[in-house]
Amino acid sequence: MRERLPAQERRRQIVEAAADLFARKGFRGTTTREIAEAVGVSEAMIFKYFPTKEELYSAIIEAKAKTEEILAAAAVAATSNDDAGVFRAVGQVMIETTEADPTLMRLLLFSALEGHELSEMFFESRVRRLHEFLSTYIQQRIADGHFRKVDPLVTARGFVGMVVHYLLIHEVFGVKRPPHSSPEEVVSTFVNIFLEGLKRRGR
Amino acid sequence: MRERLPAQERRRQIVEAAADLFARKGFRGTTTREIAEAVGVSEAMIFKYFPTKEELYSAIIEAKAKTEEILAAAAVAATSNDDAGVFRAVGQVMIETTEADPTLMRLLLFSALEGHELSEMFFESRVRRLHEFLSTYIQQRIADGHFRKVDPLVTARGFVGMVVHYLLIHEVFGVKRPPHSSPEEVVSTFVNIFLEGLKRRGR
DNA sequence: TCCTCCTAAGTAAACGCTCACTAAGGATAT
DNA sequence: ATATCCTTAGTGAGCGTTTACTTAGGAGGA
Repeated sequence: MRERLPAQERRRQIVEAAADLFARKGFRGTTTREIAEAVGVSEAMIFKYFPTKEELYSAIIEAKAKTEEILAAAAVAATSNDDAGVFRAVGQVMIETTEADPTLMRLLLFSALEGHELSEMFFESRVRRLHEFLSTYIQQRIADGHFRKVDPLVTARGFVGMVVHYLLIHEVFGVKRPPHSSPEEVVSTFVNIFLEGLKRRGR
Repeated sequence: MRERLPAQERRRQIVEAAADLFARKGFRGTTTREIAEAVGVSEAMIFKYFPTKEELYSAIIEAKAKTEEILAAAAVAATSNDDAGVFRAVGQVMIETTEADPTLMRLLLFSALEGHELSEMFFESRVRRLHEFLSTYIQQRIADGHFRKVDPLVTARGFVGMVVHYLLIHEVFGVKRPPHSSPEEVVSTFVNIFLEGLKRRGR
């Protein structure tokens, strides 16, 4: 017998190892044997804590869907109508958290592509919130007269799209970052284009 | 015996059915039995035409990577420096082809996530070309003095990102289109923001 | 006749999941 | 103190099924 751990701790280990594997290889691409090996216990332990592989996956998605508040900095900038601050904060935090741990993004994509039942809830809690936050802000700035009249939701999604695509090609498609372009500069480029493009011109 | 077909035709059927299944459920999520059933032949037929499931997958990716020229309209607009025409054509054709058949997009994502060996080549031939086409155009328009100085590649990817994200949330995450917003309007919104954001302002 | 296209009936390995069992440790009774 | 008992965390062997892939041979048209 290797090592006896309290149930809660062992359960946590299983979730952690499984999340990593599911994110890298998908639900169908990951075997319960692999997960057990990664944790360093027998396969039977997996099924002691989770009745099925499917329920282990669901537990992981539910955990990852719990949205630790990512929009704090952006919300602060929003209260003072600091346009650049809002968009920069959103872009920056998306890139920072995803580059620090691509697990979330890959799980999100895998769960949608593989058609997992919780994928919609996952999307709602991680992406829709972003869309709606920016959409609301844009709508308000249009009302203020600082932005041109545009569809706020489509526009918000456009900005998120620029950042997501940047992450997608680097984290999923393996495109190498050129050494001279930092994430900060990239976000700056996006924000500048975006705000210039939204500004209401004199009339 | 159901139906005897010439080898070439049967092979084509297999590729077609398999492409559809692989796009919907991924490589690991699709069984050779399913493919055979979809075609209406026995499983052994799959292995008559393709030595392994893996090689069938590769054949599909190679076929889908053959880039039937998608940039024709945009290239025409580019010769007359019709900025809106170029970006609108690119956005429009991306949305039209993907909505008509989401197979390509899903295969592209699945192959990258599942780590297929041809995924990089697939990405090069389908996405990188787009990035480079727009990047070159932007660079040229900066040289002309019509666009501000920006990183052309980052900027090109930003535009592609807006469109890709639109497709991603609708085709992969199943977000419903609101009835009043057509793809044309969405592309217009993106193009307008983008070109306004890139325009060199008076000095 | 003799290719060509096809199927039925396999195979071994891998899969999710179960079962019978054990070692370790703490509480209690003597 | 120590024997007894129970709970908890664990294992190893293997169940039935599904998987990718194979083999032997049959039917139909030139």
